[in-house]
Amino acid sequence: MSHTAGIRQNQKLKTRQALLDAALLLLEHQSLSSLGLREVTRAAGVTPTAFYRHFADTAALGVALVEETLGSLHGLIAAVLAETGDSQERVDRSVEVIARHVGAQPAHFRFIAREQHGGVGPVREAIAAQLFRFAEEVACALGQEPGSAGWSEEDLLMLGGFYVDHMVMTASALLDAGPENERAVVRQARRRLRLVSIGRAHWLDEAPARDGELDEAPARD
Amino acid sequence: MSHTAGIRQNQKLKTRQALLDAALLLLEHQSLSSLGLREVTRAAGVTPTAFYRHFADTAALGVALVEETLGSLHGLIAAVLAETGDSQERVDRSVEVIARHVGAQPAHFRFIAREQHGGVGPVREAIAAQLFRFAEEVACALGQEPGSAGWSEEDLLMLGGFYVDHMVMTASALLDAGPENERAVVRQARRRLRLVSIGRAHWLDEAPARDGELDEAPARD
DNA sequence: CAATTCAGTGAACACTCGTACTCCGAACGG
DNA sequence: CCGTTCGGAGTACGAGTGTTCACTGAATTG
Repeated sequence: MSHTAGIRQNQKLKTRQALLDAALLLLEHQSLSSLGLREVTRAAGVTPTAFYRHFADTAALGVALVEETLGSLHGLIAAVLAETGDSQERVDRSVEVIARHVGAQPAHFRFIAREQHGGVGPVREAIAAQLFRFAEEVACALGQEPGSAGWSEEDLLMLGGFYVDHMVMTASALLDAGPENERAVVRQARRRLRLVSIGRAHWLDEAPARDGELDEAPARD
Repeated sequence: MSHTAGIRQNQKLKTRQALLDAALLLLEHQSLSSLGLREVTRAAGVTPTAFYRHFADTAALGVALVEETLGSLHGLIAAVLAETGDSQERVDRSVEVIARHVGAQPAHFRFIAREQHGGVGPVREAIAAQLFRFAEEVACALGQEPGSAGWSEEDLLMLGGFYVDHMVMTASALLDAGPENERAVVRQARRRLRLVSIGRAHWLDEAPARDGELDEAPARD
């Protein structure tokens, strides 16, 4: 009933995808808040009124784009982290996977990087929610490693979020750099991740606790 | 001749500032690419045509905003890093300074975070240039510390850039979180910085070199 | 004290925009 | 097979946009 063809529903999905693709193409050189409804439909080859059959706003279209881009990525990083090998090897693999995905779908990631802090509220929230899910997944994967013995859940989530944020940072750096500087960006991203890995290995050595105390009595002025 | 009052030039600067302020106010809820010229002049209390006496584009206005926000910050972080104290103390101070500045001028930093990867090319480039200058300054400050013995210039710049990127990340996290969660964000930012500091202290211990080799022979597939 | 510069005005231009209508015709369900 | 559903087309409207042009009048200059 739901997954059968249905000529009509099929065509609807087709033009919906055409709208998404056209929007993504236009968003390569502008941001969502300046993207016009008519502009999208013109690029997609349909009339402006047809847009309303699929999305209420350009904001709704943006949310759909977020899920198209990030929704299919869940479990990927966690899978990479769950692989065998020492820490440096896994760092290299992670960066490689990111670089490959960004290289394969530049427009999608440019959109995410641009709208993560963009002017459209719902889209920002959708991206934040997806990235938080990533952070949780990474934290969970990290927690199952032997190297995470003695780590609190909060610290694991902190580390997972750090990795995710760094991933996004690297992705947008790759996009800003262009193919000729890709090597240098990858090289630097690896080093930063390695720095974090080293810090992680020695995390429990120095000044582990007593953080809350400092937190509760900060210099007010 | 140049720095004397001049009633006329004074008034011109005044309305220029009015335009900048009005724009910043409007940019709190939208991004630059969707900011209209008329919208700005209306909020500033001048006619649309008066805009052209000060800026060619809204893009040019954006660049001016970038320099207003980031231009006055140079040397600040470097000064903090040059202070006395152990590494953890400096980390706390840095985060505190960032939080204070973001709290004092939220709109400015929201603008920077939003337009860093936004849809307006010249503004993106202006922000990137300023942030790179920050990275250089931080790297320079780090290089003069005893703890940086044996570090290559490239690694220092990597670390400086990392700190700067983290600063921007923290700033936008503070803005996204709102005052009620500010504590938690500050707490997490501190921990991340501490993680990096620990990694920095042990950077030269493990697998320092042979990075170039791996770089030249990456897995092509 | 003229002459001139120039920041800001006000009206008009030719657009694009989002949205509300009516209408068509192919796919659908009984 | 026939009535219904519904994705999409076409038209029209009011509002808002960037930019132009000739202008005014106070500050500046010699």
